[in-house]
Amino acid sequence: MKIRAPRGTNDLLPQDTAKWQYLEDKMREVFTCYNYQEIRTPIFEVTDLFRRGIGEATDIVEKEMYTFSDKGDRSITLRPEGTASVMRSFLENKTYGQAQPTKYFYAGPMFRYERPQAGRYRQFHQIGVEALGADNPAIDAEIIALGIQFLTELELEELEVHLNSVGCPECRKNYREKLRDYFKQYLGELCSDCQDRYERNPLRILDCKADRRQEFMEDAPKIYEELCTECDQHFNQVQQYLDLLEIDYMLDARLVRGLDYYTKTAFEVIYKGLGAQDTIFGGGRYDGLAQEIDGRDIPGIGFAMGVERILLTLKEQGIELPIDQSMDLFITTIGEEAEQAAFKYLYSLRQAGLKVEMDYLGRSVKGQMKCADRNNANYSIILGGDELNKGVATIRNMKSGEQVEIKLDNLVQEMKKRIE
RNA sequence: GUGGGUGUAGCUCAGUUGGUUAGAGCGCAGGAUUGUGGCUCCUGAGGUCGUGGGUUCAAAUCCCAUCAUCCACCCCA
Repeated sequence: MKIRAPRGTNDLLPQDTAKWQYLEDKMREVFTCYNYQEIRTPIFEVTDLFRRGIGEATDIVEKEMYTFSDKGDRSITLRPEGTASVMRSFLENKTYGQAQPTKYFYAGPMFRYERPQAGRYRQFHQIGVEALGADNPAIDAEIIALGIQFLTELELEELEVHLNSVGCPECRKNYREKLRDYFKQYLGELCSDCQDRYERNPLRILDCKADRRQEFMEDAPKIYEELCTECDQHFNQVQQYLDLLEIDYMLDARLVRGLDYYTKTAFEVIYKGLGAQDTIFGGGRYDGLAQEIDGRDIPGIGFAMGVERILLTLKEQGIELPIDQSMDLFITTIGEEAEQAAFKYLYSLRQAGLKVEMDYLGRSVKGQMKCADRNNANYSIILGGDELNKGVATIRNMKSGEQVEIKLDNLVQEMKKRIE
């Protein structure tokens, strides 16, 4: 087999898709309660959207985008995340003209050119929500609550909510200076990456894994202690709302979001058992994004959740999703005449809404019964010459082993009665 | 992009200091039971040993390259 799925991509086979469908059903159920509605945006966009929205200097834009020219010589990029597209759609469709806020959710594939690793793929899937047009801190808390409720309904445990505020461009500028002042004296002790970061983006020094253990990290100025009055107030109110909902969280001054558009609230929900990539969902407020795209001043907040990471966490915690893979009925036949008759009943039963299967490989009766068992059939029908002559079918309850004959004329009705 | 581990049957893995027809368990197919699944027993099918090159009388085994995969860094979902 020479042709394989491209690196970092995965086939989802039926045993997987059943789980994915369960997650998506649960997503719709929970998010709808919070009055979020589904939006579907294109999987590719004009490259400029991401350059401007996510930020020219970010890793995503610098080295992780799947970008190509289409036949019309337009630069196109497979979306590396969902927020920029949702904001683009919001602006393009002038949705701000409707009653606000606008609350959306979405689910779908994202693409980033990275080396695959546990919990990281080149095509991965996110479930995301975005609330646009409201800067009320209650929305920030609502978004976190929604994510936590979703994961809790999947029975996930030991989730940590990390909370920070990255302030507005004003407080960030001041803070950046404070950080530089602080790290100046330790510059020689920082790793080489961080020496670069010192100039380019000192905030990133805070979550460097190499330098994490250094003692002076403890005493580095915390951004949430350096916020301007407005940002500080917002941050406090988010916490109050979370307290009100009794959602546990920990302040984490090291939580720095990589994308340019983030302002104020930043959060991450992590599960420590996942390995290096332990964030299940992360997000925050992006009051500056709309301006980057369209010059309009529209606040927004959202998060993105990694579907593969949810699945990993479920596996790690030994949680089996309640998925029913059984089928109602398996038809076993003996002889060609019976096979033809069965094919017709198969159709009728399926039209009646039953999940029914028969053998197509000419297996022995024993083989067919085995097949019925493998398919988790609740009942099997045995249809042979004897039955056809008498105008009946033998119905076997696969759990109890009990068998009865019923008239073929009543087959569909009788089966429906049993299945209900 | 950088570093390390691993590639043998559909799956999980054995395979001695290089030595002749490459094994096991599970799964799959058939039979024991002339028309009845799960348990048991028997039988069978299935492998260019990731790929290419090299060393050697001889390579799954040693060397080189390459690809894939896993893990970690960077960064993020």
